[in-house]
Amino acid sequence: MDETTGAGAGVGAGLGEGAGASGAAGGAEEARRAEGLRERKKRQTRAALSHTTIALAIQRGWSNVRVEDIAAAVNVSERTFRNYFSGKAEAIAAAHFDRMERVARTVSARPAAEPLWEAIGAALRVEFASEDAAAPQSSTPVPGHREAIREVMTEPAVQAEVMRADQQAQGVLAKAIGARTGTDPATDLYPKLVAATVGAAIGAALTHWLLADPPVPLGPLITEALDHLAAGLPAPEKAPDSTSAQS
Amino acid sequence: MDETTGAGAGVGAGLGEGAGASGAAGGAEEARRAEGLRERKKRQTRAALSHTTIALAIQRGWSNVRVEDIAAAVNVSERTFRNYFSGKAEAIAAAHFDRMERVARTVSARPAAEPLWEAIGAALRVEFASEDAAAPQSSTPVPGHREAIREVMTEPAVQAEVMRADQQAQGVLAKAIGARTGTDPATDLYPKLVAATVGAAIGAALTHWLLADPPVPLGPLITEALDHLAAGLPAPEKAPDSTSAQS
DNA sequence: GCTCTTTTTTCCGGTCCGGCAAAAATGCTA
DNA sequence: TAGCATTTTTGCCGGACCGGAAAAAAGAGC
Repeated sequence: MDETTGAGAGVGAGLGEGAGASGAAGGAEEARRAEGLRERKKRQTRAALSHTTIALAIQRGWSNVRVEDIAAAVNVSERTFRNYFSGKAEAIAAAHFDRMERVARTVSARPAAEPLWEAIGAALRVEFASEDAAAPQSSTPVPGHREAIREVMTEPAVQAEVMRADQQAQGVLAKAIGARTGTDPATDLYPKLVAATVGAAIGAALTHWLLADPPVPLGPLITEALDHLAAGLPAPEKAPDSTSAQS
Repeated sequence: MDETTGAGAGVGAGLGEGAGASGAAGGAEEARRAEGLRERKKRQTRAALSHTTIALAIQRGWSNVRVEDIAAAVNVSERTFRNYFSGKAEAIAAAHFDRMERVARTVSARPAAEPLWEAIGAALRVEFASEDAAAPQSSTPVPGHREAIREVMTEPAVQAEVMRADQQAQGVLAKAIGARTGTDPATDLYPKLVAATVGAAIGAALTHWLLADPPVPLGPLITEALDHLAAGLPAPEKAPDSTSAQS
């Protein structure tokens, strides 16, 4: 929980690292106190490890970071790192997992009367609309940020773990969807399908955002994806290329 | 390319191991000849390694299989195994990748005039409709088969690599979709979104199939998922539980 | 302060993982 | 068939990974 070494400031503030449920008023605070010192430290350590892994991977390059380095930067033993994560890749993917889980929790927290897709849309807007994919709010859209993420995401192991994190979080999302629609993820296909589809939409939007050559804002992409989904993903008019504007 | 040791017969014929493009007539055969001995052996080795990995993992348990064992069973050096796959998990996931890629190729091969979603539906029916998730055709639905897959899929590393395989294959599928709809995966969101969504639907169906307590056939699940998608995934009527059948 | 539980640490051996260069296999042409 | 170019396989090796086991340290509750 130290991180005093290198890896300064918000070096690699990306991949979905955001507010950690600093939400409402008293209730949450009570909960955090009741949580006890142990669990608080645990989460701090976890966050520090994940964050530091990302930062180091970005600034030194994936293969030039050993687990030993990360542990040292956070002032814990190498073995402790392994108690939290199975490897560097999982530590990085944890940031993505946290974000997706946050979305799921937000959906759960929406007013019960709100229809499913409104709740989902709202949750996604909260999580993605404002910024790019980075820090909460920074007028400077963090210049090299997108490139940095793109870089670490080239690593196969990272891709794999991020995908898995996505899937894990979908379990949570499926529960939220089940609760809202009166279905049960354990027995019904529907909630799992919706969770997976929402995950796919976010994934496609993120990928597009990450690779778009003239950069484009993320929020609208997510919205667009959701609109396509709602419409049943009809094939677009085949480009009014030249002749035959068929149909 | 030997596999003479243990791991007999179709022990672990699952995870999507199927026909390897034994498709049409002459053209394909020419292609296969022109392919040369090298590439043929290469693919055979790859397939044997993947298959053997799955078989051994199922019969001995994930952690009781070393790369060394797999290599030995296929009569290649351990180093050669690593030339093909980064690890056991990727070797297993390769089966899933092959299946998904096969779907993508089938979509590409459908008549150009056919609308996108018909082509997708047809491709999925070809790949999934007949059997469960196992060997091409066996009247005996391979009893312990589903359990075996469920078992290996509990391994985090396998989950991660399978997810990644899925994503990789989606790249191929996105191209096929782009070709059919006049969009470009490199610049448009649409083909990537559809590919990801189809992947999500298959994934949800497979998960459900894998866990359904009274087992259910896979084909209908896929169809159901596709129908939901086409309809825009509307929330189901909130169970006519007791009172208030709102709206 | 004294237990009880949970987390961190130390220690350690087996496995993984990939770079490198030699050797073997394949493809091609004279 | 011999000979050369290209590709694949192999052996060798050192560093990093990975997780089991038990002692030590740090909260939690009384």
